[in-house]
Amino acid sequence: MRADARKNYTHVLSVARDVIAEHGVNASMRDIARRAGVGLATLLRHFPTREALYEALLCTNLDKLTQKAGELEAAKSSDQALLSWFRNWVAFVQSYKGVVTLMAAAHTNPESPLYASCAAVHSASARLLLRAQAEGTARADMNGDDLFALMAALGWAVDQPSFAPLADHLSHIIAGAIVTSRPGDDQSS
Amino acid sequence: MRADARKNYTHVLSVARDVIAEHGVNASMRDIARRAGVGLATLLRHFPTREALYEALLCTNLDKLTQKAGELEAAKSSDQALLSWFRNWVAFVQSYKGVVTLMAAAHTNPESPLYASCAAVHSASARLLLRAQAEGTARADMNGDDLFALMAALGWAVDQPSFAPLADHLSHIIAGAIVTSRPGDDQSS
DNA sequence: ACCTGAACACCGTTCAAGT
DNA sequence: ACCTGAACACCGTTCAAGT
Repeated sequence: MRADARKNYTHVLSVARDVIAEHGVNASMRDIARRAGVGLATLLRHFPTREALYEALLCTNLDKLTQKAGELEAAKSSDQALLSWFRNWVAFVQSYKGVVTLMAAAHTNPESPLYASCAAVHSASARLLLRAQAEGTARADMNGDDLFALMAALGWAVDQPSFAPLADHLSHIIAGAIVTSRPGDDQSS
Repeated sequence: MRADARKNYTHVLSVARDVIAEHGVNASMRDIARRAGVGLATLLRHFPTREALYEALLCTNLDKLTQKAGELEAAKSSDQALLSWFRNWVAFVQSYKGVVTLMAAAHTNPESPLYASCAAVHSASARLLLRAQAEGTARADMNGDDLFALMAALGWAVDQPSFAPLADHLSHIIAGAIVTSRPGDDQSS
């Protein structure tokens, strides 16, 4: 890549980060180009589609997220790891408004630039689930796909302005649906 | 309303039903007008916004849904009623692609034409929850807002093509998060 | 190689002009 | 009263023309 191109690339990326933080994931590509002081066509050659742009924006964060899953696996008990994983997921989702919808569409589409990142999150989640199931701390009648769907559903909910304040409680409830409750819990009376 | 206006109104509505069934909730208003053989401006005076159009389309279905909640309350045990309610909700959501997103935005906005319908669903749900909580078959640490959020989250998930096949299982899992598990369940070993 | 402006086909909104 | 076509300001896509 030529020097001026590289400069455009990184500059556009940092502007896009700001614009999306402001207007969410549906921000106008034209607007991003405008604010970056670059031709719209230039932006679109670097990032042919909105997904491509977000992939570039998200990849480092997604890498950090999946890495976190590995750490949790090593550091915590299987059920606690799942709970922490949910909190990390929610925090990630809240950092990019609308990202779950994008991921939900991308994770079954191998053509999508977000496909690989989604698969990484998926398999990291599945690993945590499998460990918990092996130890009997997670319900046995679900798999990685179900977990990913629940994470996406939760992620979508906390992304809605009206549901955002419930984020912690919803995480707690859905995590509770996965982690098997043990005797002595505070559920009855 | 003049006779020709009324005829336009109902005709547009039935065309809109078809177009939305085909293209989902983000179908082009222009396209609906075109197919109805009516000026775009005409459509927009009858239904000034997309939400207004959907309100007209949904109100009978939403009425039926909330009515169903009352029937379930009378006919079933408190926990079974909640489970059936979830199935009815999922079925409704699947009949209009994208309707949950609309409702999630509308249910906190009194200006929205969908506001009243959302409130009706909300309170019908809350009533089922309260009854189950009073009988000890639902977890006590949640309220109608939490339930509505969970329903919306589930509804969004089953609306995604990639998660749709998991609809039944996801309903089961989330319902299980709400309904208190009783001794003798098939959870452990 | 890389960038750009302009043309294109869309969208929802608005309004003056018709019946 | 009710309808309509046209103008408007937007969108993402595409491409010939510039450096």
